[in-house]
Amino acid sequence: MYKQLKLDHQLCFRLYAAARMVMQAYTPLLHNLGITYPQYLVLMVLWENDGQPVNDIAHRLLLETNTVTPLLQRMEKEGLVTRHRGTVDKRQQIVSLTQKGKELEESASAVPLGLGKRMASCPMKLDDYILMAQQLDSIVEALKEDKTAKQK
Amino acid sequence: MYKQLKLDHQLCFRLYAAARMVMQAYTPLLHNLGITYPQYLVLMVLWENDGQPVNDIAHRLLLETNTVTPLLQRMEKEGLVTRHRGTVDKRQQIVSLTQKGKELEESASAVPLGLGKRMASCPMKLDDYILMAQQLDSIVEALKEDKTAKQK
DNA sequence: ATCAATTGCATCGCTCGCGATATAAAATAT
DNA sequence: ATATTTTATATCGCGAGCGATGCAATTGAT
Repeated sequence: MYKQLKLDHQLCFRLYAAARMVMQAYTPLLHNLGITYPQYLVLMVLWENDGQPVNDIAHRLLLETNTVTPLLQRMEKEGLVTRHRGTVDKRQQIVSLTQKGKELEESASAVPLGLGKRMASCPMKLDDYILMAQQLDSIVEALKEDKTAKQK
Repeated sequence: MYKQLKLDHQLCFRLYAAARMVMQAYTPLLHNLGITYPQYLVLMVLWENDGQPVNDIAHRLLLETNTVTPLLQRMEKEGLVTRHRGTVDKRQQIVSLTQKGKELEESASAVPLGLGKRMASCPMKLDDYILMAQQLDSIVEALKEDKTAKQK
């Protein structure tokens, strides 16, 4: 009746579905490495810059610290990272890669290509890819602003 | 070191982040209606076509039934839907809207516009919107095929 | 008609994701 | 210097989301 409520007219459902499908496509690849998709994201953050406080990791991934803390605890239990109190600010937990965590980077370097193969039937050209990345960024930016605005 | 592992080069992270941010933007709007985002999706499916088995709802939303079953149980507890054994196939649970569930449609019809306001600062034109919807569809299609292919 | 394979749904166990709340450390105010 | 506020992290409770497993109804094979 209300055409704005039709599922097929909604961008949000497509985003929701696509994000889950992509995560599912990653799962078997990451399973070989013994990690989950959010853990893979944390590792990418640390591979770029090792030894960050919980807050920085959370901000980078647009997650709350109460999501990241248990995630890191599980990763610590798996021997991927260590956590130490910050020396300057004793409230901070500085998260660092273990040897095992560092060594994972090399095996993980094959993951993006592996995903590419699964997307082979997807008719996206490089231009489409870049445009889409920009559009997603603009959505994220708009909603980040909106979110901080509401917090005031 | 491995540039393919840089977070900023990955479409998947943008998708993941954007999907979560959009869901977060919906949350306050849906909270007024007493429902969550996945429950909103189930209701949209039923508003389009009332009285569907669990499997059809799950397929429409690209979810597994073991996600949808508990979701429906919570919605039944909230008095939004009822579940009855199918008469033709007794394995099926036919899910139908209650009066409360039906009445929610009218209040929900304002939700998409409400979200539009939150996205006001997002510089997307109608053409961008349509193109993005198509691209997301092609990603979902490609990964659906890949998924069913692997199942064989 | 009988037996085997498939299908539809439910249950269990685990990881996320987040709002609400708690606690200690740091920054700021007075 | 002390009191107040803010910040960084942790904990709790709940709703997803999904792989694995179980069970009953249905379908297919012989």
